[in-house]
Amino acid sequence: MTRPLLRALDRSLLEQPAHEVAPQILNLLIACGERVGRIVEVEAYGGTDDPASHAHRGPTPRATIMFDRPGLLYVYRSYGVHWCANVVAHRPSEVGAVLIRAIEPIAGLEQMWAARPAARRPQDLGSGPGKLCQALGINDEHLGTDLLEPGAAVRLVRDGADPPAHPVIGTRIGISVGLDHPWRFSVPGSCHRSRRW
DNA sequence: ATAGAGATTGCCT
DNA sequence: GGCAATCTCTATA
Repeated sequence: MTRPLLRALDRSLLEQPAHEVAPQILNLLIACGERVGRIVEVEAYGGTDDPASHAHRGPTPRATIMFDRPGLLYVYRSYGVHWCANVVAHRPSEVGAVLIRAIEPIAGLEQMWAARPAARRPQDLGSGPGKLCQALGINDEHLGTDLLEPGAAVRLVRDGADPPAHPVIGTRIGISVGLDHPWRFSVPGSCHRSRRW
């Protein structure tokens, strides 16, 4: 097995509506220190016109970063317990982000196991938005990190893998409004996705 | 001020 | 399958 060749991302990839960006970041790598995971499931969230989005009511203290530059990391607290990670993504002057819902562990597995004592199988490490933040060690200290900046604490990079030509598409889960949008995407066949499709 | 819902997870029965 | 944990924001007063 050869070392994967890592390439920087072009920011223009993220300067499109979140629901167009979302399937494009499948199979990218997210890295925090030595810990690396492959993104296998995402959901897109829009701006004030998306009732399920944190940005629906405008730039609240929590959601302000969704109005900021594409490529920044949006971390929020879920149910007062877990951290969840998003990539800010939208057209200029618009609003949106892509929630990372599941990763396949790639490197730093020992640290991931240590960070997730409840995990029993490898797919328990990152098969959910809260789980993958725990596994990677992402928390509110990383809020606003530029994921495309070399040397940043949390990075988004590409290796040899392209996004799937035909991602699995579904409606977003865990929400009660905005169910009409088919904005959940995952890598076909991955056993590291969150809930059953 | 206070109450209730929420982009979740893990432990209990 | 039920439910607690406990932060952020909204609605109501």
